[in-house]
Amino acid sequence: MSSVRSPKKSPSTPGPADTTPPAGELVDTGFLRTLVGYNTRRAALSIIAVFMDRMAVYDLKVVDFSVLSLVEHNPGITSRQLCATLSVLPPNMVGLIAALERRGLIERRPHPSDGRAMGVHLTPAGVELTAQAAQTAAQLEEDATNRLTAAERKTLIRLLQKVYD
Amino acid sequence: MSSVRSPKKSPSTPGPADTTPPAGELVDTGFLRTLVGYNTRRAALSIIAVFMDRMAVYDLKVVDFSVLSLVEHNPGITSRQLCATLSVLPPNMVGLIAALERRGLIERRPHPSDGRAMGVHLTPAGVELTAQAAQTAAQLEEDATNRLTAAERKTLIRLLQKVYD
DNA sequence: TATTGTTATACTCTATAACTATA
DNA sequence: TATAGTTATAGAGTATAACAATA
Repeated sequence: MSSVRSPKKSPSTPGPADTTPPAGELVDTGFLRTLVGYNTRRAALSIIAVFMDRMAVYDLKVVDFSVLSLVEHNPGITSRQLCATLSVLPPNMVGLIAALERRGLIERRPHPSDGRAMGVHLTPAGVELTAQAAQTAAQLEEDATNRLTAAERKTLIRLLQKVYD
Repeated sequence: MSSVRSPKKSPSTPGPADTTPPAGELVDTGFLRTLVGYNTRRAALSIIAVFMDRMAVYDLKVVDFSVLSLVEHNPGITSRQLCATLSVLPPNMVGLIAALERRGLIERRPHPSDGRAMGVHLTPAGVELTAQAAQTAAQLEEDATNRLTAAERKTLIRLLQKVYD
């Protein structure tokens, strides 16, 4: 893990037929694959690709689905709380919420105790769409990780949470 | 895993003091945390944040480090192979390679058997920097995942590879 | 003075079309 | 014709600064 293999020969003298070009299409990714960061990013991109594909029918991106789910389980949640939970900066949340509101999926009402804030709620249409999307998400997850057993999936989630919690 | 909890009550009748606003700062992320995709993305962002911070001294981004590592272990690798391996589109690889070449870390030589392609190689300076960066990466990985035991880290990598391989 | 939500704006990342040189 | 590398450009994602209204 700590040792870095030294290159077979110094490329300081660029001879004509010096190093073997990668035969065919095989690329050695051995070192990168020892890194948790590399593997985590690759897996995330893999799952997100499936997610985006399946959620296209609802016209929902990953962050849209996250917002709807959080609003569903936290009715009256503020924009600021959504930003903090999803690591989205406030200026970038504005257009996001505005678009969902324009689509009639959420609505904002004055916060009962803080005059500056607006509480976000799902509309009936938003409840409907979120329920459908959540079901699609659950199914998609099974498909995107179908090489894992249920026990492995549970273990994977537990270890990932140990990383970022 | 497969069942989606139904919302506690339909918010179709927006009464005045209907739903409890999220008390204090607590947000219920329970549902999102059941999703492999959500947890994987969160963990990836967490590790990448540490990565970017520690690699700033080398002025290397994640993709820069990946390119240097692949070139180190695959001398003469082509731009196209780098693109395929790292999921970077060819037009976006151009500036990336050009910048590393301008910094004197890599050099491109005509491919011995394909007149269209250019083989990428590390320069001595590139070998030096890549070795240092790889050591920093290994250390950083330990720190970013220090809540995992060595065995857990190994298991995590194995499960992640089962997802995207 | 600090915070919520907002506008404007800039920077980065990613994606598409089209061209050239070679296979 | 197909592929490697490239240019130009568009779009999405992410970033900072500054402001009004409220705490």
